[in-house]
Amino acid sequence: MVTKSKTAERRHKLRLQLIEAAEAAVAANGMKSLTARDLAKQAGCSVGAIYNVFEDIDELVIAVNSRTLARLDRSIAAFEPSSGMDAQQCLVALAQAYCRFAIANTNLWTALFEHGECINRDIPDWHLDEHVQLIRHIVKSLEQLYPTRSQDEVWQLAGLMFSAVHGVVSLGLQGFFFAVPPEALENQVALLVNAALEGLKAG
Amino acid sequence: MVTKSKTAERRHKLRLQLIEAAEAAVAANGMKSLTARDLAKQAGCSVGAIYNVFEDIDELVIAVNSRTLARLDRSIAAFEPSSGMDAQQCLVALAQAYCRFAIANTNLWTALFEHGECINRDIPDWHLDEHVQLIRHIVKSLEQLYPTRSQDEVWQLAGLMFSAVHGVVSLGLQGFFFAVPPEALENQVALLVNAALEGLKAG
DNA sequence: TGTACATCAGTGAACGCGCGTTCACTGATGTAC
DNA sequence: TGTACATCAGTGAACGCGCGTTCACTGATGTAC
Repeated sequence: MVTKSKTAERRHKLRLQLIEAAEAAVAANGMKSLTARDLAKQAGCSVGAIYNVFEDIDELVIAVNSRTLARLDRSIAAFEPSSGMDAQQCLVALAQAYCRFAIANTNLWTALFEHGECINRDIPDWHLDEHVQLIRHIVKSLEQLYPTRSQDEVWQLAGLMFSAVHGVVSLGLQGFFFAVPPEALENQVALLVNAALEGLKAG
Repeated sequence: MVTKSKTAERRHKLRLQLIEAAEAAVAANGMKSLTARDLAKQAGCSVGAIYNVFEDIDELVIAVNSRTLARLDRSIAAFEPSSGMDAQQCLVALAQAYCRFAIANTNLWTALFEHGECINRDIPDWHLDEHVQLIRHIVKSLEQLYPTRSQDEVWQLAGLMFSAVHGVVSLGLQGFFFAVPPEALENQVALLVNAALEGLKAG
């Protein structure tokens, strides 16, 4: 085991280099610009070497998305009721943090939702679960807000709020109806989340 | 002019056949399945003929999207304040109609928002405008609801609501967090729209 | 109306490109004695 | 420890495929006289 370390170490290092090269490429030009040849050049290995370390290019893409999700999760994790904010403030802060992340990492963030178009293999369950786990932060605040609702209801509501905010950020960044300046986007999602929560209180 | 009719007529007919073939292909298997060769086969012409009648495959795709937008617009147009419903009911009905359209035309509807990934040429302004026009139905109801707000504010709010609903439908149909049965989706968007409007009233 | 010519719709094989992946080969690393 | 062998990481040219688009050619349609 220790004796195997020299090659195993190299394998591991190459994996990392490839993931980082892929991440940089996606960040710079989006998923469509990711090619095996460019990747090899950037990572300083041959095309063939990629397939020693990854099954597929798809597997590599999933690795990149997994990393992005982890970063996104980290940049969102702080906003929970225990931090002194009330639950509604937390939910607004979560939406705004999501917004900021999307703005600062547009291409990587976009890639997270291009499964259908860019990946041929089935997405492994562990990675799908990473997506689902994103909304557990929303769930935490919603549980505070609605202590009597069932787990199911709360998670469903969390999915609804995430999706709504995601839609605003997504179409906003694509400039669909009119070019929205970044900070305006933060205000928009705050408006949306506040309104929805007030409305749910009333209803 | 009348003398040219024989060829002009044929050109026009071929255009239509190609658009219809393309529409059918996208509806069946999504944008990625659209190829010049298949198209020619389905429309009963040769590959080269396509380029007599369209500049590009991209131009054809835009023609298909334009058609879809027109259909979507029609299936939404009925829900306006003049129809006897109050403004809030209209907005809920609009969201639900949008939802139903997306469910019934998933692939064509998805194609509407894949500009960035699937089309290389610049989208012509007239087509971008067709997208923007979609939300004028929302604007009509919002104007009723907030007669004192400026045009700008109302259109911005309409964009916000459209985007939020779109997000819910989009991630819902992709089954991102959990598979949502179609009618549940309608309930979700209704819940969202109602809550947001109540919240805006209160705020 | 009839004829000779020009135009242009229509053809489909071929071009050119980009891409993921493979494979015969090499050389470094690890193993067995 | 030293040597002979086996393993497997690493190489990059080549394969195979799919695609949008072109182009030399043909034949039908429209025009001019």
